[in-house]
Amino acid sequence: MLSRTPPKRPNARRLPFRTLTLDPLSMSSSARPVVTRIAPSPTGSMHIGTARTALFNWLYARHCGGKFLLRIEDTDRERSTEASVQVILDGLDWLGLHPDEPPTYQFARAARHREAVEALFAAGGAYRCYMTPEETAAERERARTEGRAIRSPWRDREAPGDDRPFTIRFRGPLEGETVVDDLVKGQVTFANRDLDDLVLLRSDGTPTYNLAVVVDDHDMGVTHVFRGDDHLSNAARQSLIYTAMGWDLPVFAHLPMIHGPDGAKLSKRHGAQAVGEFADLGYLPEAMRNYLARLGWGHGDDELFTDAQAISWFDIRDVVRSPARLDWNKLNHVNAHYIRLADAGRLADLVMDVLRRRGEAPGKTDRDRTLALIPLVKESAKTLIELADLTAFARLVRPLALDAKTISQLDGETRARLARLALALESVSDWTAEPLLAALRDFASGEGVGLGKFGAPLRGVLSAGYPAPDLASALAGLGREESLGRIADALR
RNA sequence: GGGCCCUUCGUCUAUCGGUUAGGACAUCAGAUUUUCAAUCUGGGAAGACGGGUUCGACUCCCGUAGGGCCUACCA
Repeated sequence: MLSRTPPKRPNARRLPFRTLTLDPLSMSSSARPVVTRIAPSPTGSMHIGTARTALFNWLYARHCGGKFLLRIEDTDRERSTEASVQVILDGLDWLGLHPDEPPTYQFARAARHREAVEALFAAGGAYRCYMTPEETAAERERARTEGRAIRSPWRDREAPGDDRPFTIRFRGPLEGETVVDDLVKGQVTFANRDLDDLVLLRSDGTPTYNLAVVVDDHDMGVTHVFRGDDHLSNAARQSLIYTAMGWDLPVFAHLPMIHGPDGAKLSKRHGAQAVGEFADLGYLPEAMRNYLARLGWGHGDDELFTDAQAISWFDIRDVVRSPARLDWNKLNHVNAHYIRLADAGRLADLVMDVLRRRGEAPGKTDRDRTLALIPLVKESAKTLIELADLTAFARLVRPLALDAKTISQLDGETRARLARLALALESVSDWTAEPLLAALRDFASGEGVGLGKFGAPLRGVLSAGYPAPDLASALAGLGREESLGRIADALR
């Protein structure tokens, strides 16, 4: 079927099997509407890697006009908590990756999982295994030293007849091989003898992960399974289950993981790991989307792009195969870009959130002053934290407690000059940065000195040692009354 | 131990056998300058290693080394 021309895309990676199989993209557009999903387990925070997996699933679904679903994998009753579920919901919401349907909760579907296993058991595709935990451990040990997969003696043995507890194991093929056709990794071949007969139902009757995933993905109509490449070998086991159930395989793509700047698995010690932490550090969701999209995926030389562009450009086959490291510098750069683009009112609200997180209780005046400053300083802020710090001087309450350095600069001559400056400034009718800068320059030349002569003390008087933008902007942002008031306070 | 995956500047990436190996972040130098930034200009910086195949290899094959994942009645 080489007559069917594959879509022309400049960045498509060349993998031989693609010329021999139907193109998943073109296939999906007609026969199967694309359904992707993100399936996190609620056992703590939402890892940034999970966020990126969600992003890729979302991008792909949007690109194809399909659906993006969420499934909460809460079958581990020990570790799953309601609070963690909320963390995931909040994380996706913050990132703007909204699922197209209410979430599916895996634990609630246990009866269905059991039913599927029973059907498989009835058809001979599974068997009861009566190995005790001790026997299993011993067999695992033997298998490991012999370099083979674990095997149960009960695969071909009659049931013992008593009421000993048992698990239900999958009866996998002993020979042949299983090929995972992966859109990122290519064709990955596993020898069936290396795949063990995994437990489908635990002795307490609850389903295991590999079984639940297959049944749920099938029932939810998931056509494309994109997840971390830590699941690549699970894909082989799961493929076997799909086949045994008589179900169509989804299209697989296993994404490389995100590591810390040092190449080790990303963890708390790298500064942040959970999406909530990135939010707290002052990153914008749209910046996270752009940055995360570029981690493991690229579109030529494009670095900064809109969601619409990402959606139209995204192709899972352009995802790279190797793991990526989180780079704070680049994240900062991307974030700075989106801060510049952001609406001042929204930024003011977000800065207020930063202050509240610090335990402060900002009022209307604080927001007003912050808002006035934001257009003047947002060009130089990389994060919302920096934006909060760059505007902090404006929120100070008169009279300011001046810093030692400023106080030492306020000698008689300087005070006299600042007094004359205040007079000069009073006559500025348009209190905005440009006229103010002109006034400052005029004053300097009139005094016969450089701006440097009184710039530093003026800065200190206005900002009390806090970071502040250039003097004209600082004055403009502060407003006439507050500016002149602060100068007057210092000269008193 | 076994199976599988990965390997281009410090980092993220481009490159579909023929390129001065491109871009971005970071870095360095210079410019600007009233602090800190931001901004502008310019520079340096890469195919892990070893064998093949080929007229020609970062690109294909094999091996080595180094990372990683799975090998659970966790997900």
